Amino acid sequence: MATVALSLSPVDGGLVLKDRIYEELKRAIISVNVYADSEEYRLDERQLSEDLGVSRTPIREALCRLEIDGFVRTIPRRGAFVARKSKKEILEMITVWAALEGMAARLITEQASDEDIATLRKMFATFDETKVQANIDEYSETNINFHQALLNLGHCELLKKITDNLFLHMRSIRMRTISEDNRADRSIIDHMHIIEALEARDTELAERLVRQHTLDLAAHVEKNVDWLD
Amino acid sequence: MATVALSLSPVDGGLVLKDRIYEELKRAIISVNVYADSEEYRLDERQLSEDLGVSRTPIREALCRLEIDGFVRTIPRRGAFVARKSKKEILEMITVWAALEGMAARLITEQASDEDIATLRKMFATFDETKVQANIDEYSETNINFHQALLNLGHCELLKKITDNLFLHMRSIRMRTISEDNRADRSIIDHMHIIEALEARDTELAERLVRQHTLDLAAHVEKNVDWLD
DNA sequence: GTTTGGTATTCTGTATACCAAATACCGGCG
DNA sequence: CGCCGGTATTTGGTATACAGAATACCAAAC
Repeated sequence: MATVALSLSPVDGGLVLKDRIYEELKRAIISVNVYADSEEYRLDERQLSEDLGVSRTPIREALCRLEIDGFVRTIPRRGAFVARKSKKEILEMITVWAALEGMAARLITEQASDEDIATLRKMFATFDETKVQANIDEYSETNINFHQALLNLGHCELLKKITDNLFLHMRSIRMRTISEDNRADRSIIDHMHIIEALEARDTELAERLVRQHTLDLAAHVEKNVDWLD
Repeated sequence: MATVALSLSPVDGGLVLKDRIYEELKRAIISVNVYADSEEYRLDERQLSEDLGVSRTPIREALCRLEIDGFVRTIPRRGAFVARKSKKEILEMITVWAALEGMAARLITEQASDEDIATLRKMFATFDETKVQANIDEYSETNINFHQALLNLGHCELLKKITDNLFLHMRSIRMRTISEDNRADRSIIDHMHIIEALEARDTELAERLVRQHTLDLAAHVEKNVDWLD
């Protein structure tokens, strides 16, 4: 009798309780916008276990992971709190981001297909420089997508993994700074220059432009952001 | 009565049980040299809790952290195993390392003191190019120290944190490749050029040299290492 | 002899119980 | 009235107990 191939995929999904709790807590933490107000957000283990209807054990494992990711800061015998990054830590995150995204640009010029690079230009098809100011929040979303697209096209899992985490932190901070930074005009010009360098497969130029673009953000934060600490 | 300042350090050391277990397990994992043989190293929770004389809970938290660090790979309902990096993963680690160390070099040219930079040259004072081959293992240690020193002088905690972890992985792999790579001559010349660029505060050159030096290692691994997978 | 189905064992995942440390509150004493 | 000390409560850290899932082993049938 011939064996029929059904091409089934595993039914598990790989997500166990602690993973779902981790995702849920991370989502909740990111959405609280800790930088807006100054009160401490305490994460009570017993409270969480009651709210989520599970025991403390998976909660603790999720909190452990969130602490490593930098979203939670636990003080022994005191409790877990939603972490607030200092200005120095934010600048360091942007610095690392600049290095990694620069490397991604380098990889793109060496490895990505023309079609992949073409998708970058398409992202900005609906914008031209005169309309950027009009719908700035929509552009802001595209802006983040552009940076994430660069990391994705680098085809380096580790680069993506590290920067994904950094982006989540940056997104929280961005919720606070979204209105006050007016650099969209400059930003879109930079992006176009980056795309051109990638299309030209100019490795050194692409890397330098990407790195400098992000380091400019660091300088901007250094100079203009004083609502931290 | 005047209060005498005794400058006592906490007797605890801030290290709770799970942290000590984490450190101990990490040390043990790093020292097993997983790349030498092909058997699976399984980490039995019960066995570990028995050997270390603690319960399973802190063991699990330590394993959770080790998994995030990439030293352990856990399969749901199966258990935890010492992770063996694939060639692709190793190349990605070196790529990230190149990006971050390049950024560190950039930071050094902008921020470090002349004295700090001078310490780098002193590290190689006992070596000259003719003697490198003679005591290659001693040089290898100095080599790693040089790279770690670069990261330290960048004065960026996040850079150091990420690369420290990468270095631990690289060190495990290096135990396997220590004898077969004969690039010490080339390496020491590169290092001297890097030091010169740093001393000259040539930001772009220093970054490029550092990045390229590490990317050369990636190319070397890509070409010569085939004992993985 | 090989394969398949069932059972037993083992180990992870989750829950709960216990303990120790830290804080907060209250009462006494200066 | 204020400060110090003690006690109680809260809460995180640790240990243990239980349940479900996966594998391994054995037996039976083809």
